[in-house]
Amino acid sequence: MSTRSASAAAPETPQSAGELAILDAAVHLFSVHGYDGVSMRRIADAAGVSKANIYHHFASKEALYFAIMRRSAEELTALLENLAEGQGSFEQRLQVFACAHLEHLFDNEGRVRLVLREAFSGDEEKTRAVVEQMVGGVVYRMIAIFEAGQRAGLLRSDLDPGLCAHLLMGADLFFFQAHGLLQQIPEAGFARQPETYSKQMIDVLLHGMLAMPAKGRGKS
Amino acid sequence: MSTRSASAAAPETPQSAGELAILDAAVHLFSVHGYDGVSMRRIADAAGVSKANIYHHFASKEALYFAIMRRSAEELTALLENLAEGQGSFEQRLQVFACAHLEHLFDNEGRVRLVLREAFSGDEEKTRAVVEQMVGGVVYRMIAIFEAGQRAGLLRSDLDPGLCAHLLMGADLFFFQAHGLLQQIPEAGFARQPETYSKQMIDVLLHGMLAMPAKGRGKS
DNA sequence: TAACTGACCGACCGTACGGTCAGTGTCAAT
DNA sequence: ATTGACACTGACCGTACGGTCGGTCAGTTA
Repeated sequence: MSTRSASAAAPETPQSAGELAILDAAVHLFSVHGYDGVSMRRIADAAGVSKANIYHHFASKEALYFAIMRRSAEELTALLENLAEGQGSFEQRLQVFACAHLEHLFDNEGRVRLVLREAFSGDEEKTRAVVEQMVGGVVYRMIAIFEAGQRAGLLRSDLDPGLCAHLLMGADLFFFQAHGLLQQIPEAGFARQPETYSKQMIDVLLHGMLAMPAKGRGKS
Repeated sequence: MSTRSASAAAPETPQSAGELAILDAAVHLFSVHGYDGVSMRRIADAAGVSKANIYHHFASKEALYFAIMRRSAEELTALLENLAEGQGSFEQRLQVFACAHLEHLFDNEGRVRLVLREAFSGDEEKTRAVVEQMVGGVVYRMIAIFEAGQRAGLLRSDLDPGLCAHLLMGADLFFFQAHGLLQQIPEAGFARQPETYSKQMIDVLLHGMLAMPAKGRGKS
């Protein structure tokens, strides 16, 4: 009989030699071409193993995809949790989060693309899974930060804290998504320097959101 | 022999009975499942015609996809051109654009999803095509508006006009993309009222961007 | 040495894919 | 009545798909 090391719910993550190659190749290919755009043969070739070998490690194409999503969810949430735990003042925390979040997106391009594809697929079930297992915790934490800021009189009282959180995270995520497109627009020089973008973006948002914005502009 | 009414570069748009059904079904299916996730049989069934009939009107699956993209590009650019032609003050034009743009996105959900998929695919060639044939004109116009606003002293002098245009359009586009996800988050009540979102969003951005923002808040 | 295990492979299976083709029915022009 | 153009179809083709199967081989353990 055959042995499945990742059948239903893989207990830990005990990868063997070629299994890692399979996962890496699959993450890259799925993130670029989507689930239906990648064949098992292509993954096998990219990973340098036989197609049958993939079925030795994973029960099916779907199981392989789920395993990748699970791993991506674990890695990304771990990083996001750290990001939301910032210290310092309300304003500083948001500045640091925005910048680190953007860097974190580009450092994990493949997995992020994979998750975004799932999150924005329009399929309600997939979307709910992404919220529950991934972005939910961070989103709630961000909203809580803005709510606390509002109670402390730092955030404008006429703004929805959730909307503010959405604007901040969306500004990073949309920049990440549109990065390739912006490269095609010569006038979008800011796309070449993510730090510049992050600085000006958070400056605009804070000026628009804060009850008493510091006048600190161009301090770098 | 067979007759191809849309072989290489269809001259005009003279659709016959079932051809429209094919295009409609294909737009919907492609926008939801992507190019590889939709088979010609499925399109034929959804359109209520035979698979061979599709090949009577379109040379191949790719040709059908390109025809859809071309049509979508034409319709969306026409609408976008009108949006960018707004009148009134700098501030008013931006407010009106943001709100109308968002409405326009939801009114053309299928085509917009189709174009966004192509634009953010990561494929340089596809991205360039989207920029040249679709978003390019509007983006350049938006940048020009912000540049003019900056020369007139209305926009903060330390901000990149292109970055401001990106923030404004991105706020709409990301809200459109994340709409389904936001529905899963009870705290995101603003997602249920696009007008509310648009008002607060543009208010935040203008307060952050403008050199001398009007204090007008909550003028509902 | 024998027994066993798990990583790995070549060859194969049934199916669904994109695409083709010979033809049918309709309708306006001759 | 015949023709030709055209929208349209059922049956078919070669291929690539996801998945299976029997088996090889290196590395433990006893």
